[in-house]
Amino acid sequence: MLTQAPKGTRDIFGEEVALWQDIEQKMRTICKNFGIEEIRTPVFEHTELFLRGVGETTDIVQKEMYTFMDKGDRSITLRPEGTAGVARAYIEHGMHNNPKPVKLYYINSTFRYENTQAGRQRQFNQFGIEMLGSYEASEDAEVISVAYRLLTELGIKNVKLYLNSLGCPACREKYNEMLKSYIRQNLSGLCKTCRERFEKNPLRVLDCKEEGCLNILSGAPLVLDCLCGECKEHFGEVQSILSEMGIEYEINPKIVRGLDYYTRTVFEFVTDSIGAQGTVCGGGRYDNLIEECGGEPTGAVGFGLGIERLILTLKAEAGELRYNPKRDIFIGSIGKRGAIKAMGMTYDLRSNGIMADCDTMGRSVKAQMKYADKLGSRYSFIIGDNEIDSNSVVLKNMETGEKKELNLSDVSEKISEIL
RNA sequence: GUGGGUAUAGCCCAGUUGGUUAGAGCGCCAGAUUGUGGCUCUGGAGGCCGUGGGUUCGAGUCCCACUAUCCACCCCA
Repeated sequence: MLTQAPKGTRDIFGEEVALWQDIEQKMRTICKNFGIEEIRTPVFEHTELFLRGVGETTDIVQKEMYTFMDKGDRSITLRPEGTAGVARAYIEHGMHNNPKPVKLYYINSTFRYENTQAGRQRQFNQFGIEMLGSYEASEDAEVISVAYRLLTELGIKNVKLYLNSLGCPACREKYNEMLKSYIRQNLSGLCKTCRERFEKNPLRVLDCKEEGCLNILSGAPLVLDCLCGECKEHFGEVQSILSEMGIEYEINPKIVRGLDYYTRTVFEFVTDSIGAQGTVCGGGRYDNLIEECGGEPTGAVGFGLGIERLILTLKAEAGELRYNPKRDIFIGSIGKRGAIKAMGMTYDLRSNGIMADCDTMGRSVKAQMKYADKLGSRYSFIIGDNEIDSNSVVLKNMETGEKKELNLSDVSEKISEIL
């Protein structure tokens, strides 16, 4: 117990950290490029925010939240998704007064009490963006293009973009009625879970993979066929812009999403190379959320992208990624005088931005060289009484074995030149 | 919450129908004539065999429970 991380959590260390840093850097660079600013919201919020924002009937709220009472008798919940917190911050800080759209991104941890499996943990990391203030289709397309850019930049190929529209509340209600009456005729033929879904969230029935259900539902009405004129136009425009951008997509009327706040455009980036949980990125428009949380009516679109799933996809496509630690130079030493001098010179080189290292284990020269090799040092030299007395060292190129004599006093300068 | 697989060294794994002191490879540490890495050779450290119970003269091995992990369902990223 003591020496085991809690279920569904994971340490990220060693060579994997380099990969994470690299990916996060790409996300930040892309966001800067798109004019999206970072926002850091609290890890926990008042439970009420998620009940309102995410929706009380959703699985996330009903069974997956880390909720507890704090010492001041407040009900607190670890964020199970990123959008609600951003929405809250937007309202709290009067961001509607900022030039719109307000474009925000975040890279942070998300918590859901679920059973773990491939691509699913209890604490996972998300890169998310939220564009607030616009009702235009161009904003939907801009959001999608951010995710697309990232995947492209990472060289990920085996991911497909699926698009759907859930319509505005008016079309949604109309559609729900149609779907319900259609299902009701065949209710007895559906599987048990689908009969439950029918009560809870009829849209989800479309998602079933049972053969019997598939047969019954093959003739079911589609949301897309029930869109009002405006929603239809909006959705068409999103597609036109994506095409203009050269972003490939596929309409998938079965994309439903499990968070209540979505309206109109919804989308997923899905891969089949990482197991059953292949949705790497999911998002959509949520035009009612800000108002629902107490703000002015505000159009908004965003997505959440699972960084763990992104990395799984990356590894599935590129194979295991090796990362070797690198040092510019290793300073070996002999004897007390040498060791002290080596520490001083290493510190000096580091101050000049050079990745230098030296022995702090009291190793033999031979062992120090082995260590230098394991660190991936490009150069090395040894310093001992002889070098100090003669005021010179022999710099060795660790790849070629080539040697070069340097004056001890201008080692730092010369090494900077060589590197 | 439900179902199935797995759990032996830091890592990947052997371990016979239950039978002495639990094994290999990789990695780590040290050495192979004076102060120079990679290859090779030699040696060393490192295990409550996931945890707790049970069966047995005897359990890493069989049984039960718990925990973790892997995979899947529900659902999501």
